[in-house]
Amino acid sequence: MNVRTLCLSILHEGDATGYEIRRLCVDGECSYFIEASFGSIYPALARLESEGLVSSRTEQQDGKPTKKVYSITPAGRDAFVQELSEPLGEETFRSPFLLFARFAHLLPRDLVEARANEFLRERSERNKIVTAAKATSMNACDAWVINYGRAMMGVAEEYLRAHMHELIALARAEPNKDAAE
Amino acid sequence: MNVRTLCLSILHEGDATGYEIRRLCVDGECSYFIEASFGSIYPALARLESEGLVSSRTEQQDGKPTKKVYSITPAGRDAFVQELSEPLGEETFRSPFLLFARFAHLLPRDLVEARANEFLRERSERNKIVTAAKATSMNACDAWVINYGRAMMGVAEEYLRAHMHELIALARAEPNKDAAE
DNA sequence: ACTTGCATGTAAGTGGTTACATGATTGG
DNA sequence: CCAATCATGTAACCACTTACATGCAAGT
Repeated sequence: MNVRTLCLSILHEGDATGYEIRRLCVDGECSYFIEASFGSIYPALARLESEGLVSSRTEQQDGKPTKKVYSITPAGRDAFVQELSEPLGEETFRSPFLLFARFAHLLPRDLVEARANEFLRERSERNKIVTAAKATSMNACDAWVINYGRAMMGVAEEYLRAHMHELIALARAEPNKDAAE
Repeated sequence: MNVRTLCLSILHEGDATGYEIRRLCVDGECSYFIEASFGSIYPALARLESEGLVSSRTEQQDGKPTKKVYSITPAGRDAFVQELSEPLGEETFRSPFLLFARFAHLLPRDLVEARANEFLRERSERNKIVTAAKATSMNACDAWVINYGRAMMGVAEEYLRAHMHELIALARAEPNKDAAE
């Protein structure tokens, strides 16, 4: 599941610019399971256009740079459905935080606490995005996916809030804490 | 959080061969949030050895190929703790299945059903691994991470079992189903 | 004055995957 | 007899990231 297919999926739901596609990947309701940067989106869009799967028009705006709005073509829709029919790529979940957490006992408490708080903040932000998504202006499939996200993000935040202090307690006590006393 | 650090983390817990490291990434308790293939593990190990962060010895076995067992060095332990102290990389979660699910309404019911079952099977397999992990021979930090995994894998499987039929129902009915009747 | 948001794009670099090469043993 | 498991490694390839290049407007 590459950036190319990702772009097609977003354009299938409606017209967008490269910039907007990227924003959806960062702030959108589905941002918890998709990812793409400018450096991959723009070339993907250009390639898609050269293949006739999307078309573009430039739109002037006052006070803002000219933008290039992409639309999916009928051929693009076909290609997208075709792509979805092929074997799915593997689910990818990589967590630097969990790897870090496994070795909390080696690390200073301050650091573990900072990282745990950081992680909680990120998780609850994602949770907020997915929880805030309203059922209006959303088809049933999207709602299904959002609800899956809500369930997952929900327990993640819950588990963290309930148990992060345990992890912090397992970290190494600062050596010069009582020395200062 | 690259393969290099991953190898260091595994060797920190005990000696291992490249082959064993890969098995841990596929079947281990932490396989749900780490990933690495042979093509990245072997070069990483070689580089680590050239840097003096790990050492190796070859061990003959009868009926099996000779293996190369790696051990972490004191310098390796230091480097690992150092690495963990630096800013963590981003959490990565990419789900081809969820992208697929968003467009279930475009796809034939058979396909959606097959993919959903496949996904459930994979999820419950991962769930089994993390649930089966016993608290004995595990430090408290590892247990914390495993419990996080249990919570997450648990709801994933639960949600799927409870709601996958809804997703399947949203898929397109086969065109020649009643035609055959 | 500086940063942020809007907006598009390229080029270099990298961190990985996939496929290949090799080979013995065990189990179905 | 074929597939899988054990075991190590290389080489080609690729998708994506990061940094760069550009520039205007609005807010702090």
